[in-house]
Amino acid sequence: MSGGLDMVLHPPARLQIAAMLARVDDVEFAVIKDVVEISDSVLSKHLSALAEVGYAKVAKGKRDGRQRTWASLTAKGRKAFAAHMAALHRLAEAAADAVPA
Amino acid sequence: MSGGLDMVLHPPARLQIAAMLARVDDVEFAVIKDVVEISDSVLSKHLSALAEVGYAKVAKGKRDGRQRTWASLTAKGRKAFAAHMAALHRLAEAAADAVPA
DNA sequence: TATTCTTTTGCCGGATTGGAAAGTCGTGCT
DNA sequence: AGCACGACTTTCCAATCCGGCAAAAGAATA
Repeated sequence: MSGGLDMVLHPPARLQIAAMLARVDDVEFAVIKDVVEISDSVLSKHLSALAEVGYAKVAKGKRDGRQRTWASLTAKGRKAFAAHMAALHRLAEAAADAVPA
Repeated sequence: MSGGLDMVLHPPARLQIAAMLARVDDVEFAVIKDVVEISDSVLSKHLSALAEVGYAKVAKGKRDGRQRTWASLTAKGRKAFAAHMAALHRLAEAAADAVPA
């Protein structure tokens, strides 16, 4: 019923997070939070969700002596994101074909 | 927080419905239902939701003596759908660059 | 008026989402 | 050590949704 869409990536916040991560190697937790404009807790949950299905991975380390967290997409996550976007694209293109003349 | 995405069109079912309507003048209720594979009630609700924000309009008439309902997108709806897809596209572009071959 | 076909409404359960607040953990200061 | 602080994480909770079934409503025909 969801036409090839990946429900894990579908929620707006996830899409945005995935999109951000897709374009670079990794992004800092705080940066994602600011860009997507969601609360700490929500971002944390989404990253966990993405990590749980193997789409993202979270790395901890430090910068400026402070503990920081970087998130990044795994190969699987990149593929899934690409596939999801492709599905959306197909949807727009093919939908009309399903309608009988 | 939704990065230009149109939350009214975002739900999978709505996207599919809108995608179908976007390419033709109008589609019969039953056809949409079959293609999207959702129950009558759900489709009815989604169409109402789309109509409520002025994205779609529902026309009643008859075919073969039976009462039928046709749904179609309004100009506003088409614009909104196009904008939504454009927003998704902007996100997708990132993926293209980052996805490894 | 009964009956059939279509769509709409009510009602409910289940799953999410989001935020606030409290908890955790590692670091740095005293 | 003890404590404060920063950076997440987890808990708890309220608010949506979403979907389906079943009952209701509307139109047309017998």
